[in-house]
Amino acid sequence: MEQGSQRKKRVTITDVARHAGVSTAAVSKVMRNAYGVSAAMQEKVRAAMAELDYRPHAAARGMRGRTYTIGILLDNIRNTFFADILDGVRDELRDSEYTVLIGAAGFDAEAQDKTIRSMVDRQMDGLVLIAPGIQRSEVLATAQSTPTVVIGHHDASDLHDSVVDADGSGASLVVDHLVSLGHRNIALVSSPGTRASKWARTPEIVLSNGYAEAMGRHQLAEHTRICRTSYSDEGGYKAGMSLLTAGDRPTAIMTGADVAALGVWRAAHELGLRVPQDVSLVGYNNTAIADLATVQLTSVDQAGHDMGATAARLLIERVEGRREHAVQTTMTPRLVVRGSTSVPPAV
Amino acid sequence: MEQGSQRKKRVTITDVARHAGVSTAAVSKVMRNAYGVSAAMQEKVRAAMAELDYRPHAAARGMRGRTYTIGILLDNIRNTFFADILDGVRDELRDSEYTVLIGAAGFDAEAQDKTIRSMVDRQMDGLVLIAPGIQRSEVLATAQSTPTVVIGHHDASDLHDSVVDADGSGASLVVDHLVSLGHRNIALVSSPGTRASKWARTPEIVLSNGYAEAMGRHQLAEHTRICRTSYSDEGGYKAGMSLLTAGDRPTAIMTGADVAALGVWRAAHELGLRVPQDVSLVGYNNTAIADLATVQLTSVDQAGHDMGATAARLLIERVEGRREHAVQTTMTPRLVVRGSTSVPPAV
DNA sequence: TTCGGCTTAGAGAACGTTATACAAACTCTC
DNA sequence: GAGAGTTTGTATAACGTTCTCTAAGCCGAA
Repeated sequence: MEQGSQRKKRVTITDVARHAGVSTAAVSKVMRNAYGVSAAMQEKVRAAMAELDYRPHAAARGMRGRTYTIGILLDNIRNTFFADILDGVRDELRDSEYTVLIGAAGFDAEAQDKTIRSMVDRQMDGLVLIAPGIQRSEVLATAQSTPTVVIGHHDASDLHDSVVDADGSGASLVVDHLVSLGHRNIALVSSPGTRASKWARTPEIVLSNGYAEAMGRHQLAEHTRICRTSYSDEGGYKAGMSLLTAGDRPTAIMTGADVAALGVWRAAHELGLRVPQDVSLVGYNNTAIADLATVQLTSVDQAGHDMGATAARLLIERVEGRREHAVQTTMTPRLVVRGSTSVPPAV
Repeated sequence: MEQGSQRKKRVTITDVARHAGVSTAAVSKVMRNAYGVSAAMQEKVRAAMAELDYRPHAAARGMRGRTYTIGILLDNIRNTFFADILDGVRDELRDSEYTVLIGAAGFDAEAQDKTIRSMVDRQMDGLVLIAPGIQRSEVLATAQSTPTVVIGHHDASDLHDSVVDADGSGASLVVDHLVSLGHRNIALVSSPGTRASKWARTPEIVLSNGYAEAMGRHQLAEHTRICRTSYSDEGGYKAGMSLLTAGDRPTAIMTGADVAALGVWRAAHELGLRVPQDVSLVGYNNTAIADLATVQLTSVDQAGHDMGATAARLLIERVEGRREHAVQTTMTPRLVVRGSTSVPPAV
């Protein structure tokens, strides 16, 4: 039976049809719950499918229509905020027939472009792009041919749906908290906008504006200082080094991502500075690490799980053609105060 | 031009052929660097492809042969050890034409099965399975039809390649270290073997055996205690609670994953126990969190990046038919001592 | 009856590639 | 300059689906 030739043939729709004594068209109809199948036909075909353990070949389906695949693009798998989003997507699609596949492209715009194109070439039914670092025009072009949800960027478009967090209010929450503790010299570590990517309202821009606006509201405009770096441990470390060795050292640093805050913390540690005694530190995203016993990082909760679930729901609506017009959903952030923030050091 | 119909047509091989004034077969040959194309033909076709911005349709390719897609199966995206492995895979495949897609299936065996099947149905060229929790027979069946590399499980097979860490030695390193500090009551937190999955030598089994063997070597067999839980923050927390509230409380706990160690730490913290003064704690994998300023977790480095790169290399060799026989690669672990281990508390 | 309408099943043409088989056009060599 | 070989390009049949047609069968009304 098992001959040397390693591949045993797949069971195809033709096999099912033959086994059930019907046409392939009939089998296809049953699979798709299409109109025009008798109860008897239903049963015959389903029995044959079960008996042969038939699974439709997604690649072949892709030639004609859908592949029942959703692609998720993210830059850095280490940012556990994305894991929260991902859990949301997975939970939403758990009982559907869609498969979720993740492309972790890194921060490089070209690699992200390549990954998105790969997903489109694989005929994925829909894409969730988490704060893509590529040209806006690229995203719009993709969205024109494939249903797309953008998470993070506030720029709305009628070509794709958006799920965002009210990052401006998030920044306000943090600044207000720090000011109430007595801080005045508050710096922000944010992500570098991809140069000339034509996104007018990336999360980092909205966050920065919110920060600047809040600082102004507290008459602290002169202390406004933004350090740009990638949201990673290494990026945070560099930003921390730069800020904490500067002449006019901030007494508090807020960051746009927990993962970057931890990098700042590492830098502070190396410089012999204690958190929060010497410098207060605030993260963003309220990931699981923030709550670790030894970390206890004050952070802003963004409801990543809800964002992911919402994105998935919106995407499927579009994929299945149940909605025509684009939608933007905004989540409200919430400050979670922990041990990494306290009153500024007495000078 | 742009009519209301949203989808603009893809550029296909036929378009390229027409544009270059040749047959589709010729274009296909050029793409695949197949035998029998003149230099002139090469140039003509490449020019046409560039001019039209042609990209082959992966789904269509899948109908005939390869899709140039590698699938990676992992359980939990939050375990950053997997991120190390993934980086290795990515780096190895960076300049190839392969795309890496990740399926994060969770711990549930059925979900993992479903994800693997999805990957096969999508005609992926090869799979990397990171410590799969499913039946061994399922993996073997998959490997029979699709080139597969298994990371983690020590059970070798001539159907798939393997990349493993010498987990037994890793356990030894930890036990030896703890004993040299004066510990005797050392517990292990490991992962539950998937019941009846027929893997004889999962990482957790090899680790457990190494631990038991090392304990025996130090005449500490009576203190051998293994607590099984999933490698996640929550799993670690539960295990920690159970071990640290038990009558005969261990003075040191080693875990099979950093992420679980952090959960144990959280439990210790809640119980008012300090690390390392009251209990020493050792992780596994030496992920980035272990090195955080405020964490400083003693851990075992597994060279995740190398494991990933090796897995990718082995896989491509198989996909491209350059190797017939299966291979097992073993990495050597290395202990990284940090602040979470010290002498046991004086009783 | 005959006809129109409705339901159900199947034939067959895509979809975008790959790869085999072959024809045509060149090189040699004697 | 004839035959034998070698290159080079193309025609075409898959691959496993989906989906539009059309045909067949049945029902009921006129």
